[in-house]
Amino acid sequence: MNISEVARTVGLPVKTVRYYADIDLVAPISRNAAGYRQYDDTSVRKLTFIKRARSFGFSVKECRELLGLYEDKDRSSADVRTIAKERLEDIKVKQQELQLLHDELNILVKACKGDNRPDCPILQGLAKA
Amino acid sequence: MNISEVARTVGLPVKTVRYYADIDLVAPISRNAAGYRQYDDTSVRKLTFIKRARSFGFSVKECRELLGLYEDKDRSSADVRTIAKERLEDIKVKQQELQLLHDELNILVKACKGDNRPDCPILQGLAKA
DNA sequence: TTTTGACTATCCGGTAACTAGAAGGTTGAG
DNA sequence: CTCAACCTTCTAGTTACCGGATAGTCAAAA
Repeated sequence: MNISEVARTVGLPVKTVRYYADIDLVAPISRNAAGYRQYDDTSVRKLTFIKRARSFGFSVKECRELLGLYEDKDRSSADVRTIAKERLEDIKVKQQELQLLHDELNILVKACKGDNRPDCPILQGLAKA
Repeated sequence: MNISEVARTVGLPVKTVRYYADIDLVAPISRNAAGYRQYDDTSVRKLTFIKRARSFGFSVKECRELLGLYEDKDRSSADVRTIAKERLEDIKVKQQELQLLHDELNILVKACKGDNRPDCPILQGLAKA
């Protein structure tokens, strides 16, 4: 797979995939004769995971750690479990926060009747929590 | 309220609150005699909202727009409704993605027995979606 | 077979949103 | 009065990209 195909599959810009290769987060499996980066299905899986994790505020460093879990054969599965569980907790908190954000905006939408009058009950309802 | 109190309340670094003042995202309500930034409860609400929205990938520009909705008295509530609804859609997508990320990590945690052997079924189970 | 258009490469510089550190003024408790 | 814990502005650094220039590659069309 060339870079644009993998990028399209994953839903990341080509530039970003190239950047992840540069910083050695997801290296291509090889280069072809012309020097083109070659990727496979595993690359796609890794990049998909990273895309998702990144979009929820996990840093590249954290993504690297999580990916590292899979590749470091010397690391015990107990370690993997521990680190992954920590991240699961992070995610639960994020889910709650996201729900709050949703509720806040929803209050706004509900409160505004869309009748072309600027009478939305602003910050009173917003960010109550 | 001085800057550190508002920062503590909201859960943002002082530096960030100051930065938001600099870029006029959330300006302090005033300065005291010594030049200290003064904040009130509305500031806290705005900053809380921003913190949440930022942590889910909404840009500062988008945050500014959303906050602007409340402050621009010339803007019709129909506009507010439209923009807020768009963001609600974004959030729904994010909620689904977050659930997927959660499921992926959960598979990993479940699969790893924590028995100190490096046999976690890694990328196979990961990022299936 | 050449050419054209869509790929690919590297390199360099820019941007967004902070973040750290330095140098110095302010405040309130002891 | 002093000292710690605030606060100020300023500059510079960081992270995670993104855009553009310049140039090589490749496959289908003319």
